[in-house]
Amino acid sequence: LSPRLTRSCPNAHNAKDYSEHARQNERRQSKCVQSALRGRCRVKANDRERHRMHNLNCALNTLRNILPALPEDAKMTKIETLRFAHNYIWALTATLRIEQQEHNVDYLPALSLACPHGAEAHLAHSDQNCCASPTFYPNRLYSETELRY
DNA sequence: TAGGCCATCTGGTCCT
DNA sequence: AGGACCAGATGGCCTA
Repeated sequence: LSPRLTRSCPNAHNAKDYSEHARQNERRQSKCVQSALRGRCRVKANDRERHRMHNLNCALNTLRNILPALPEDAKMTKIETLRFAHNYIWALTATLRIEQQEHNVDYLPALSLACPHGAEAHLAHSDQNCCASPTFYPNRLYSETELRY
């Protein structure tokens, strides 16, 4: 607390004025404590938000790195990365489906394991094309062979 | 210099 | 209550 706020008032001429002034000081101090507290909370919240956004950017960078390479100096923007990823996944899925039909093989269970919402959510979303696999069972541990074939 | 992209701050809302 | 998430505001940097 600022020492200035705790000093006695030079203008307080009698006890009544002084106690009134003391009350004002208390109110002021309380406000000060509140705003200092709020300030600290805000700084912490800003820090968390910064950290969250850095994590988000890390994830975006990871995504950029696994997408097919563009010319070295052409860094995709965030929105481009997301759109490219969407289109790329769509294209891969389409390719897989064609392959599947031609060879009568089911590759999609392996892909569904990568669903960010987890297997339960995967099932819940599968009818919305989240990562569609009609024959995937969330509580079952799939072997590598099963995932491959 | 205008417009796009980005990082950061901020206040509100929702969740645990 | 505290944290996560979100969207709006703002300012800096870069490029056509």
